[in-house]
Amino acid sequence: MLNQQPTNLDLMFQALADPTRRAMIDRLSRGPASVSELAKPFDMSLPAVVQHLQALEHSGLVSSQKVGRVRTVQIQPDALSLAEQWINDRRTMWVKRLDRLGDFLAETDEPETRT
Amino acid sequence: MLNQQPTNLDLMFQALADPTRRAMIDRLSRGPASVSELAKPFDMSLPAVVQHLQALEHSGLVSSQKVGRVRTVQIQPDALSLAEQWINDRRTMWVKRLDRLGDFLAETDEPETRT
DNA sequence: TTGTTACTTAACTCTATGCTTAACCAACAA
DNA sequence: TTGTTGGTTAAGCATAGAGTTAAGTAACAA
Repeated sequence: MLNQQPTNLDLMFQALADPTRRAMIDRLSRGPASVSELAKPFDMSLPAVVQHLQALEHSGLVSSQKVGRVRTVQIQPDALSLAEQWINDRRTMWVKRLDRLGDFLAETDEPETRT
Repeated sequence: MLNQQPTNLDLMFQALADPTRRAMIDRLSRGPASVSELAKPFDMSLPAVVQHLQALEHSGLVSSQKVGRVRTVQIQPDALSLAEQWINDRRTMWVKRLDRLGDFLAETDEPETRT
């Protein structure tokens, strides 16, 4: 685990860990927006907003391109589903395990014939 | 956004952002384990491992109880689905928007009767 | 060409995170 | 009762993260 560079999943969950950035994703899930549009709801300097956007872009959750002097940002839905997938896989594994445990207990209980 | 305390979702995504902690969730999705069992795969001190476990427990992703001198840790699947839910909601919203956009473009294109 | 808009870059501050070592404590085993 | 196991607590350190202000640049508008 030493000297490990951050993976996509690291960056993605890291990006989602901040409420400001989640609010931005929220906004962007309703459609693309410019940097200053995205900045408007927040009580912080523009550079701070841009740094959040860079975190989001680095993680692959959004992409952006600049035309003229305005940069337009949009969500990158495939990245979102990667994170979703990871969680779902773990939850599924856990549930399967519980099912097997349930089966086992059912079998073990049979001889007892409860009530 | 000033002076805001971290929410469940903050703590959860934060917890999932670390590869060590994701590996622990991975292990725990196969069943409960003691602290030292969980520590074994990692090349780090026990206190470090325990701090990771605290982060996971704080976020609600796992729970633990101590009997005798061994502490047993297990996954808390409901918490996992909260994170999953958040992602899914955003992705869904995005997809719906794309659908509407598609409909709009289809209508707009109709007069053109392409090819 | 002069001003304004929409960022962008740089430098700095402050706090949080991830790790370490050292010392401690309680449970069980001999 | 003495040693060992399985944590726990405390303190410290180094890096990363979230914010700031100040200054710069490129596009468009008058």
